Amino acid sequence: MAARISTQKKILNAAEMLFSRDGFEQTSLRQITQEAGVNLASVNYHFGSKKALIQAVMARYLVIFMPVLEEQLQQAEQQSELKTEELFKRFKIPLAKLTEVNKQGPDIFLRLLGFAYSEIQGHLRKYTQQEFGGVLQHLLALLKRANPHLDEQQMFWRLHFILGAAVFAQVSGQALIEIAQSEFNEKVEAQDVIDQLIPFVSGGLEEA
Amino acid sequence: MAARISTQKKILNAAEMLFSRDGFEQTSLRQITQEAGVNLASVNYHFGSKKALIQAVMARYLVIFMPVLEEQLQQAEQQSELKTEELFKRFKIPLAKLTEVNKQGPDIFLRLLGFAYSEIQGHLRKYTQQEFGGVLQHLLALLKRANPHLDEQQMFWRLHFILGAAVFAQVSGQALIEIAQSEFNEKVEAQDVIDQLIPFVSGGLEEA
DNA sequence: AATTAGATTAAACGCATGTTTAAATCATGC
DNA sequence: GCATGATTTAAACATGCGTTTAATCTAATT
Repeated sequence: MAARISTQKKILNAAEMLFSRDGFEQTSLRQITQEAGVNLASVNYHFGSKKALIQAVMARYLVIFMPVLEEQLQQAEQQSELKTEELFKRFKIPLAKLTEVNKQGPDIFLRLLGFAYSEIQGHLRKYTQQEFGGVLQHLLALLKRANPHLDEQQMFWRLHFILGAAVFAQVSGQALIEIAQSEFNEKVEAQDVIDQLIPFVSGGLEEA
Repeated sequence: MAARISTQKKILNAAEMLFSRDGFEQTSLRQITQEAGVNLASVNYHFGSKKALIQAVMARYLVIFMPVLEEQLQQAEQQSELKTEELFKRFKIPLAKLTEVNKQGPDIFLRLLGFAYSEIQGHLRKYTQQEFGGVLQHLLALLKRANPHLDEQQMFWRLHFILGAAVFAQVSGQALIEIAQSEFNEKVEAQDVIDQLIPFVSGGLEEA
């Protein structure tokens, strides 16, 4: 009755909690295995290396998130008029789906994504590009259609600014939420941050 | 004739180059002292610790940047109409002043700033807040005046999104510039990135 | 020229990391 | 119920880090 969850799952659960709280580099395998209640060596036994573990943690979310996002993009594509803000709003559906993995899945995934890009995780970028590059290119094509007034260079940079704003909001997220809470005396949820983010990035992208 | 530059300056120069390229945590004192051509122990002799060295590297730029920014804000304040984009454009003057420290000063400073926020450099945030908090509060007040349609919460989040976009653009800067170059077949300077950034953040901030 | 305070040096310290080893334990199929 | 392969375990390994030590060198002062 002690161990109903496999060692792999125990490691993944502990790792995603710590990774999303402190970042990949800041989290040691000793922390993870202690939190998971398993032996230190079992990470390398089951996953091969820390890098592979990081990838496995991300994959658990990406394989759910990406197909649902692609589905949303295809729906959007069939509409006559393509509005920027509506495109971004469609991210909320694949995000919500992540509760299947974990009740806090959406928050965790966004923070992991943030760390993946703010720390230099070359192997993660490569992995994402290889596995889900098509979805991201699809998104880019639709954003171009919604903003025909922007040239290639403007679009390129603004997309990266958007990524930066989103990533930063998540990585600094918990600290910021706490500041916001003490400043405004009301409860702030991670969901609220996205609702704040969407009009900002839409406005920034559309700007002439 | 061998050593015309003091050991301190040699360390600062090597450190800022490596810090701005790879980040604070990713750069070891052994790398820095080797690059500077000085002994490993001299960092701790002259600066006391790695943390203090990081602070010294930042300070060299901040003591120039911040007063000139404050000067610009005061000029802006005297104008009848306060436009968001014009406020952000005024950042270009204090930035340009940083060529006094180093020909590449503006680029280096922005990248350092990016790492300072994306890595968890609590002591740096505290230092900046203590030494230059007044200037930043001044900026906030002017942005509020230029955007009276935004409430406190919107302003709070959008400022952090802006910070994220700026920081991310700098930290991922070199990699992004290289991608942009290969994609558009034209030379991209760090200055161009700022010119791209200003309309984006202005549009995002002003959005209803 | 001797003294002395400051600067530089090579070496070691203590600690934390990811990884590997080899033995012990467990579980499963015959 | 035993043999076998998969898993778990404690311990050690190799490496890199920031920091400290104590000896040596340098240069200015008396």
